[in-house]
Amino acid sequence: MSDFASTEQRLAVTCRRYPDFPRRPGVLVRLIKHIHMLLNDEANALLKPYGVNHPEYNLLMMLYGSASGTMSPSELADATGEKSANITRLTNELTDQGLISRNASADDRRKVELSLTPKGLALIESFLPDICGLLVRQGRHLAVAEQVQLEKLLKKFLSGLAD
Amino acid sequence: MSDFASTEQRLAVTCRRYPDFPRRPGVLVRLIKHIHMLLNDEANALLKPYGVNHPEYNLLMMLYGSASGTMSPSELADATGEKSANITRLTNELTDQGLISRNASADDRRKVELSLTPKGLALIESFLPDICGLLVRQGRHLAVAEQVQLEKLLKKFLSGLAD
DNA sequence: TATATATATTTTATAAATGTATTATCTGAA
DNA sequence: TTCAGATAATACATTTATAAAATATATATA
Repeated sequence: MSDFASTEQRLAVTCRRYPDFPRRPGVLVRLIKHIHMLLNDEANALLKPYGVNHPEYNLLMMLYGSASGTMSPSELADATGEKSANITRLTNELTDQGLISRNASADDRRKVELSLTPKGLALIESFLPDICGLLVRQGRHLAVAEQVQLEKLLKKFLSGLAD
Repeated sequence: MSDFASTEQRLAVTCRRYPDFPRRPGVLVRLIKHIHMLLNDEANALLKPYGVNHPEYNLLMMLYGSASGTMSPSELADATGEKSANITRLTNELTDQGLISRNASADDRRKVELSLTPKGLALIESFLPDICGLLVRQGRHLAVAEQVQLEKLLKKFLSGLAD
Protein backbone atom coordinates (compact mmCIF):
# COMPACT_ATOMS: atom_id res chain seq x y z
CA MET A 1 0.00 0.00 0.00
CA SER A 2 2.43 2.58 -1.20
CA ASP A 3 0.41 5.61 -2.25
CA PHE A 4 -3.10 6.72 -1.58
CA ALA A 5 -4.01 7.72 -5.13
CA SER A 6 -5.02 4.23 -6.16
CA THR A 7 -7.27 4.00 -3.12
CA GLU A 8 -9.04 7.19 -4.19
CA GLN A 9 -9.35 5.82 -7.69
CA ARG A 10 -11.06 2.70 -6.35
CA LEU A 11 -13.40 4.81 -4.24
CA ALA A 12 -14.33 6.80 -7.32
CA VAL A 13 -15.24 3.61 -9.15
CA THR A 14 -17.22 2.43 -6.14
CA CYS A 15 -19.21 5.66 -6.04
CA ARG A 16 -19.91 5.40 -9.75
CA ARG A 17 -21.20 1.86 -9.36
CA TYR A 18 -23.09 2.60 -6.15
CA PRO A 19 -24.00 6.29 -6.04
CA ASP A 20 -25.24 6.22 -2.44
CA PHE A 21 -21.79 5.30 -1.21
CA PRO A 22 -20.68 8.09 1.17
CA ARG A 23 -17.38 9.01 -0.37
CA ARG A 24 -16.13 11.41 2.26
CA PRO A 25 -16.46 9.22 5.35
CA GLY A 26 -15.20 6.37 3.17
CA VAL A 27 -12.02 8.27 2.39
CA LEU A 28 -11.55 9.10 6.06
CA VAL A 29 -11.86 5.48 7.10
CA ARG A 30 -9.35 4.31 4.51
CA LEU A 31 -6.94 7.12 5.35
CA ILE A 32 -7.03 6.15 9.01
CA LYS A 33 -6.39 2.53 8.16
CA HIS A 34 -3.54 3.44 5.85
CA ILE A 35 -1.90 5.81 8.33
CA HIS A 36 -2.34 3.36 11.16
CA MET A 37 -0.50 0.71 9.22
CA LEU A 38 2.41 2.97 8.38
CA LEU A 39 2.72 4.19 11.97
CA ASN A 40 2.76 0.62 13.13
CA ASP A 41 5.42 -0.43 10.63
CA GLU A 42 7.70 2.47 11.48
CA ALA A 43 7.40 1.89 15.22
CA ASN A 44 8.10 -1.81 14.82
CA ALA A 45 11.17 -1.13 12.71
CA LEU A 46 12.51 1.33 15.24
CA LEU A 47 11.86 -0.97 18.21
CA LYS A 48 13.32 -4.16 16.78
CA PRO A 49 16.91 -3.39 17.87
CA TYR A 50 15.63 -2.90 21.41
CA GLY A 51 14.19 -6.41 21.51
CA VAL A 52 10.54 -5.46 21.88
CA ASN A 53 7.69 -5.30 19.40
CA HIS A 54 4.94 -2.71 19.18
CA PRO A 55 2.43 -4.37 21.54
CA GLU A 56 5.13 -4.84 24.14
CA TYR A 57 6.22 -1.24 23.71
CA ASN A 58 2.65 -0.05 24.19
CA LEU A 59 2.34 -2.06 27.33
CA LEU A 60 5.57 -0.67 28.77
CA MET A 61 4.55 2.88 27.91
CA MET A 62 1.18 2.45 29.62
CA LEU A 63 2.99 1.52 32.80
CA TYR A 64 5.41 4.39 32.32
CA GLY A 65 2.48 6.77 31.98
CA SER A 66 0.44 5.46 34.88
CA ALA A 67 0.22 7.80 37.84
CA SER A 68 0.62 5.05 40.44
CA GLY A 69 3.30 3.11 38.58
CA THR A 70 1.28 -0.09 38.63
CA MET A 71 -1.60 -1.40 36.55
CA SER A 72 -3.58 -4.61 36.58
CA PRO A 73 -3.86 -6.82 33.49
CA SER A 74 -7.45 -5.71 32.91
CA GLU A 75 -6.48 -2.05 33.10
CA LEU A 76 -3.74 -2.74 30.60
CA ALA A 77 -6.20 -4.53 28.34
CA ASP A 78 -8.47 -1.53 28.46
CA ALA A 79 -5.63 0.92 27.89
CA THR A 80 -4.01 -0.89 24.99
CA GLY A 81 -7.07 -2.45 23.39
CA GLU A 82 -5.59 -5.93 23.65
CA LYS A 83 -7.70 -8.86 24.79
CA SER A 84 -6.97 -10.01 28.31
CA ALA A 85 -5.65 -13.40 27.19
CA ASN A 86 -3.16 -11.57 25.05
CA ILE A 87 -2.11 -9.42 27.97
CA THR A 88 -1.30 -12.58 29.90
CA ARG A 89 0.99 -13.76 27.13
CA LEU A 90 2.64 -10.39 26.62
CA THR A 91 3.21 -9.80 30.33
CA ASN A 92 4.63 -13.31 30.63
CA GLU A 93 7.21 -12.44 28.01
CA LEU A 94 8.03 -9.09 29.57
CA THR A 95 8.32 -10.76 32.96
CA ASP A 96 10.63 -13.40 31.50
CA GLN A 97 12.76 -10.61 30.08
CA GLY A 98 12.85 -9.03 33.53
CA LEU A 99 11.25 -5.80 32.30
CA ILE A 100 8.17 -5.85 34.49
CA SER A 101 7.23 -7.51 37.74
CA ARG A 102 4.07 -9.20 38.92
CA ASN A 103 2.72 -8.86 42.43
CA ALA A 104 -0.48 -9.97 44.06
CA SER A 105 -2.74 -7.09 45.01
CA ALA A 106 -3.12 -6.56 48.72
CA ASP A 107 -6.73 -5.41 48.74
CA ASP A 108 -8.20 -7.64 46.02
CA ARG A 109 -6.62 -11.03 45.75
CA ARG A 110 -8.02 -11.61 42.28
CA LYS A 111 -5.91 -8.79 40.99
CA VAL A 112 -2.32 -8.73 39.87
CA GLU A 113 -0.25 -5.59 40.02
CA LEU A 114 2.19 -5.09 37.19
CA SER A 115 4.99 -2.58 37.42
CA LEU A 116 8.19 -1.67 35.65
CA THR A 117 11.43 -3.06 36.98
CA PRO A 118 14.55 -0.87 36.97
CA LYS A 119 15.60 -2.82 33.91
CA GLY A 120 12.28 -2.05 32.19
CA LEU A 121 12.58 1.61 33.07
CA ALA A 122 16.13 1.67 31.74
CA LEU A 123 14.99 0.09 28.49
CA ILE A 124 12.24 2.69 28.09
CA GLU A 125 14.67 5.50 28.70
CA SER A 126 17.06 3.99 26.19
CA PHE A 127 14.53 3.94 23.35
CA LEU A 128 12.67 7.14 24.19
CA PRO A 129 15.13 9.43 22.40
CA ASP A 130 14.60 7.41 19.22
CA ILE A 131 10.83 7.29 19.74
CA CYS A 132 10.68 11.05 20.28
CA GLY A 133 12.67 11.59 17.12
CA LEU A 134 10.31 9.35 15.22
CA LEU A 135 7.20 11.13 16.52
CA VAL A 136 8.61 14.54 15.66
CA ARG A 137 9.57 13.33 12.22
CA GLN A 138 6.15 11.79 11.63
CA GLY A 139 4.43 15.05 12.45
CA ARG A 140 6.90 17.33 10.70
CA HIS A 141 4.69 18.06 7.68
CA LEU A 142 2.09 19.64 9.93
CA ALA A 143 2.50 23.06 11.49
CA VAL A 144 1.66 23.23 15.18
CA ALA A 145 -1.67 24.90 14.42
CA GLU A 146 -2.46 22.09 12.02
CA GLN A 147 -1.58 19.46 14.61
CA VAL A 148 -3.94 21.17 17.03
CA GLN A 149 -6.67 21.31 14.42
CA LEU A 150 -6.14 17.66 13.44
CA GLU A 151 -6.30 16.58 17.06
CA LYS A 152 -9.55 18.50 17.49
CA LEU A 153 -11.15 16.99 14.40
CA LEU A 154 -10.04 13.46 15.25
CA LYS A 155 -11.57 13.81 18.70
CA LYS A 156 -14.80 14.99 17.16
CA PHE A 157 -14.71 12.08 14.76
CA LEU A 158 -14.02 9.74 17.67
CA SER A 159 -17.04 11.09 19.51
CA GLY A 160 -19.27 9.72 16.73
CA LEU A 161 -17.97 6.18 17.25
CA ALA A 162 -19.20 3.56 19.64
CA ASP A 163 -21.99 5.36 21.38
CA MET B 1 -10.31 1.20 25.60
CA SER B 2 -13.50 3.05 26.25
CA ASP B 3 -12.70 6.71 26.52
CA PHE B 4 -9.71 8.76 25.49
CA ALA B 5 -9.37 10.80 28.68
CA SER B 6 -7.28 8.18 30.45
CA THR B 7 -4.96 8.03 27.46
CA GLU B 8 -4.42 11.77 27.70
CA GLN B 9 -3.82 11.45 31.40
CA ARG B 10 -1.11 8.87 30.75
CA LEU B 11 0.48 11.10 28.13
CA ALA B 12 0.54 13.95 30.63
CA VAL B 13 2.39 11.76 33.10
CA THR B 14 4.78 10.65 30.38
CA CYS B 15 5.57 14.25 29.47
CA ARG B 16 6.14 15.10 33.09
CA ARG B 17 8.58 12.21 33.49
CA TYR B 18 10.24 12.79 30.14
CA PRO B 19 9.89 16.44 29.14
CA ASP B 20 11.24 15.97 25.63
CA PHE B 21 8.34 13.69 24.75
CA PRO B 22 6.46 15.32 21.84
CA ARG B 23 2.98 15.40 23.25
CA ARG B 24 1.10 16.56 20.17
CA PRO B 25 2.30 13.96 17.67
CA GLY B 26 1.98 11.43 20.49
CA VAL B 27 -1.69 12.29 20.93
CA LEU B 28 -2.26 12.06 17.19
CA VAL B 29 -0.71 8.60 17.00
CA ARG B 30 -2.79 7.30 19.89
CA LEU B 31 -5.96 8.86 18.52
CA ILE B 32 -5.39 7.17 15.18
CA LYS B 33 -4.82 3.84 16.87
CA HIS B 34 -7.92 4.25 19.03
CA ILE B 35 -10.14 5.31 16.15
CA HIS B 36 -8.81 2.56 13.94
CA MET B 37 -9.72 -0.03 16.49
CA LEU B 38 -13.26 1.27 16.93
CA LEU B 39 -13.80 1.46 13.17
CA ASN B 40 -12.59 -2.09 12.88
CA ASP B 41 -14.85 -3.35 15.65
CA GLU B 42 -17.93 -1.66 14.25
CA ALA B 43 -17.30 -2.95 10.75
CA ASN B 44 -16.74 -6.47 12.02
CA ALA B 45 -19.92 -6.42 14.05
CA LEU B 46 -21.92 -5.20 11.07
CA LEU B 47 -20.41 -7.76 8.70
CA LYS B 48 -20.75 -10.81 10.89
CA PRO B 49 -24.34 -11.59 9.81
CA TYR B 50 -23.16 -11.53 6.20
CA GLY B 51 -20.62 -14.26 6.87
CA VAL B 52 -17.48 -12.24 6.15
CA ASN B 53 -14.94 -10.55 8.35
CA HIS B 54 -13.26 -7.22 7.86
CA PRO B 55 -10.23 -8.40 5.84
CA GLU B 56 -12.51 -10.36 3.53
CA TYR B 57 -14.79 -7.35 3.17
CA ASN B 58 -11.83 -5.17 2.25
CA LEU B 59 -10.73 -7.62 -0.35
CA LEU B 60 -14.19 -7.79 -1.90
CA MET B 61 -14.46 -4.01 -1.96
CA MET B 62 -11.09 -3.65 -3.67
CA LEU B 63 -12.36 -5.87 -6.46
CA TYR B 64 -15.62 -3.94 -6.55
CA GLY B 65 -13.68 -0.70 -6.92
CA SER B 66 -11.23 -1.91 -9.51
CA ALA B 67 -11.71 -0.38 -12.93
CA SER B 68 -11.07 -3.64 -14.79
CA GLY B 69 -12.99 -5.88 -12.42
CA THR B 70 -10.00 -8.11 -11.84
CA MET B 71 -6.94 -7.87 -9.65
CA SER B 72 -3.98 -10.13 -9.02
CA PRO B 73 -3.08 -11.31 -5.52
CA SER B 74 -0.11 -8.97 -5.39
CA GLU B 75 -2.24 -6.00 -6.40
CA LEU B 76 -4.67 -6.96 -3.66
CA ALA B 77 -1.83 -7.23 -1.18
CA ASP B 78 -0.72 -3.75 -2.11
CA ALA B 79 -4.23 -2.34 -1.97
CA THR B 80 -5.25 -3.86 1.35
CA GLY B 81 -1.90 -3.84 3.11
CA GLU B 82 -2.08 -7.58 3.74
CA LYS B 83 0.97 -9.77 3.23
CA SER B 84 0.79 -11.86 0.10
CA ALA B 85 0.71 -15.14 2.03
CA ASN B 86 -2.33 -13.83 3.81
CA ILE B 87 -3.98 -12.94 0.52
CA THR B 88 -3.59 -16.53 -0.58
CA ARG B 89 -5.42 -17.73 2.51
CA LEU B 90 -8.16 -15.10 2.30
CA THR B 91 -8.79 -15.66 -1.40
CA ASN B 92 -8.90 -19.41 -0.78
CA GLU B 93 -11.70 -18.84 1.69
CA LEU B 94 -13.57 -16.46 -0.60
CA THR B 95 -13.17 -18.90 -3.48
CA ASP B 96 -14.48 -21.73 -1.33
CA GLN B 97 -17.50 -19.58 -0.52
CA GLY B 98 -18.01 -18.98 -4.22
CA LEU B 99 -17.65 -15.21 -3.86
CA ILE B 100 -14.65 -14.73 -6.12
CA SER B 101 -13.08 -16.72 -8.95
CA ARG B 102 -9.49 -17.45 -9.83
CA ASN B 103 -8.23 -17.52 -13.40
CA ALA B 104 -4.79 -17.83 -14.89
CA SER B 105 -3.64 -14.67 -16.58
CA ALA B 106 -3.28 -14.86 -20.34
CA ASP B 107 -0.27 -12.59 -20.77
CA ASP B 108 1.71 -13.51 -17.66
CA ARG B 109 1.40 -17.10 -16.62
CA ARG B 110 2.79 -16.38 -13.16
CA LYS B 111 -0.24 -14.23 -12.44
CA VAL B 112 -3.67 -15.14 -11.19
CA GLU B 113 -6.65 -12.98 -11.97
CA LEU B 114 -9.22 -12.66 -9.22
CA SER B 115 -12.69 -11.38 -9.90
CA LEU B 116 -16.06 -11.20 -8.23
CA THR B 117 -18.59 -13.87 -9.05
CA PRO B 118 -22.28 -12.92 -9.42
CA LYS B 119 -22.70 -14.35 -5.93
CA GLY B 120 -19.91 -12.12 -4.61
CA LEU B 121 -21.40 -9.09 -6.29
CA ALA B 122 -24.81 -9.92 -4.84
CA LEU B 123 -23.31 -10.22 -1.38
CA ILE B 124 -21.63 -6.82 -1.73
CA GLU B 125 -24.83 -5.21 -2.85
CA SER B 126 -26.68 -6.81 0.03
CA PHE B 127 -24.38 -5.36 2.68
CA LEU B 128 -23.67 -2.00 1.04
CA PRO B 129 -26.82 -0.33 2.37
CA ASP B 130 -25.77 -1.25 5.90
CA ILE B 131 -22.17 -0.22 5.24
CA CYS B 132 -23.27 3.14 3.86
CA GLY B 133 -25.46 3.69 6.89
CA LEU B 134 -22.55 2.88 9.15
CA LEU B 135 -20.17 5.25 7.34
CA VAL B 136 -22.68 8.08 7.44
CA ARG B 137 -23.32 7.46 11.11
CA GLN B 138 -19.60 7.33 11.89
CA GLY B 139 -19.05 10.71 10.26
CA ARG B 140 -22.18 12.37 11.54
CA HIS B 141 -20.50 14.47 14.23
CA LEU B 142 -18.48 16.25 11.58
CA ALA B 143 -19.95 18.87 9.27
CA VAL B 144 -19.08 18.48 5.62
CA ALA B 145 -16.51 21.28 5.83
CA GLU B 146 -14.92 19.53 8.78
CA GLN B 147 -14.76 16.25 6.90
CA VAL B 148 -13.03 18.02 4.05
CA GLN B 149 -10.62 19.66 6.45
CA LEU B 150 -9.92 16.39 8.27
CA GLU B 151 -9.26 14.62 4.99
CA LYS B 152 -6.84 17.35 3.99
CA LEU B 153 -4.95 17.22 7.29
CA LEU B 154 -4.78 13.43 7.31
CA LYS B 155 -3.31 13.46 3.81
CA LYS B 156 -0.75 15.96 4.92
CA PHE B 157 0.07 13.82 7.92
CA LEU B 158 0.31 10.78 5.66
CA SER B 159 2.77 12.61 3.44
CA GLY B 160 5.19 12.75 6.36
CA LEU B 161 5.22 8.96 6.75
CA ALA B 162 7.36 6.41 4.96
CA ASP B 163 9.45 8.58 2.75
C1' DT C 1 -24.79 -16.88 56.85
C1' DA C 2 -25.54 -19.03 52.52
C1' DT C 3 -26.07 -18.62 47.80
C1' DA C 4 -26.13 -16.47 43.48
C1' DT C 5 -23.86 -13.41 40.56
C1' DA C 6 -20.12 -10.65 39.01
C1' DT C 7 -15.22 -9.72 38.30
C1' DA C 8 -10.13 -10.78 37.46
C1' DT C 9 -6.98 -13.68 35.57
C1' DT C 10 -5.29 -17.62 33.36
C1' DT C 11 -5.58 -21.94 30.58
C1' DT C 12 -6.61 -24.37 26.55
C1' DA C 13 -7.95 -24.85 21.96
C1' DT C 14 -8.44 -22.48 17.58
C1' DA C 15 -7.87 -19.09 14.27
C1' DA C 16 -5.32 -15.56 11.93
C1' DA C 17 -1.11 -13.45 10.44
C1' DT C 18 3.77 -13.52 9.35
C1' DG C 19 8.45 -15.05 7.68
C1' DT C 20 10.82 -18.05 4.94
C1' DA C 21 11.40 -21.38 1.41
C1' DT C 22 9.77 -23.29 -3.00
C1' DT C 23 8.10 -23.47 -7.66
C1' DA C 24 7.13 -21.39 -11.88
C1' DT C 25 7.58 -17.75 -15.03
C1' DC C 26 9.39 -13.65 -16.88
C1' DT C 27 13.06 -10.08 -18.17
C1' DG C 28 17.31 -8.34 -19.51
C1' DA C 29 22.27 -8.60 -20.23
C1' DA C 30 26.17 -11.32 -21.88
C1' DT D 1 20.18 -18.08 -27.04
C1' DT D 2 21.21 -18.76 -22.40
C1' DC D 3 21.77 -17.79 -17.94
C1' DA D 4 21.38 -14.72 -13.80
C1' DG D 5 18.37 -12.21 -11.44
C1' DA D 6 13.61 -10.49 -10.61
C1' DT D 7 8.71 -11.27 -9.82
C1' DA D 8 4.25 -13.97 -8.72
C1' DA D 9 2.02 -17.09 -6.13
C1' DT D 10 1.81 -20.65 -2.84
C1' DA D 11 3.18 -24.03 0.96
C1' DC D 12 4.88 -24.76 5.33
C1' DA D 13 6.41 -23.67 9.95
C1' DT D 14 6.16 -20.38 13.51
C1' DT D 15 4.34 -16.58 15.97
C1' DT D 16 0.63 -13.88 17.48
C1' DA D 17 -4.19 -13.13 18.57
C1' DT D 18 -8.86 -14.60 19.80
C1' DA D 19 -12.70 -17.16 21.88
C1' DA D 20 -14.41 -20.17 25.26
C1' DA D 21 -13.89 -22.39 29.51
C1' DA D 22 -11.84 -22.86 34.03
C1' DT D 23 -10.36 -21.08 38.50
C1' DA D 24 -10.31 -18.03 42.20
C1' DT D 25 -12.03 -14.23 44.67
C1' DA D 26 -15.23 -10.60 45.66
C1' DT D 27 -19.91 -8.58 46.27
C1' DA D 28 -24.81 -8.40 46.86
C1' DT D 29 -29.02 -10.16 48.52
C1' DA D 30 -32.20 -13.21 50.52
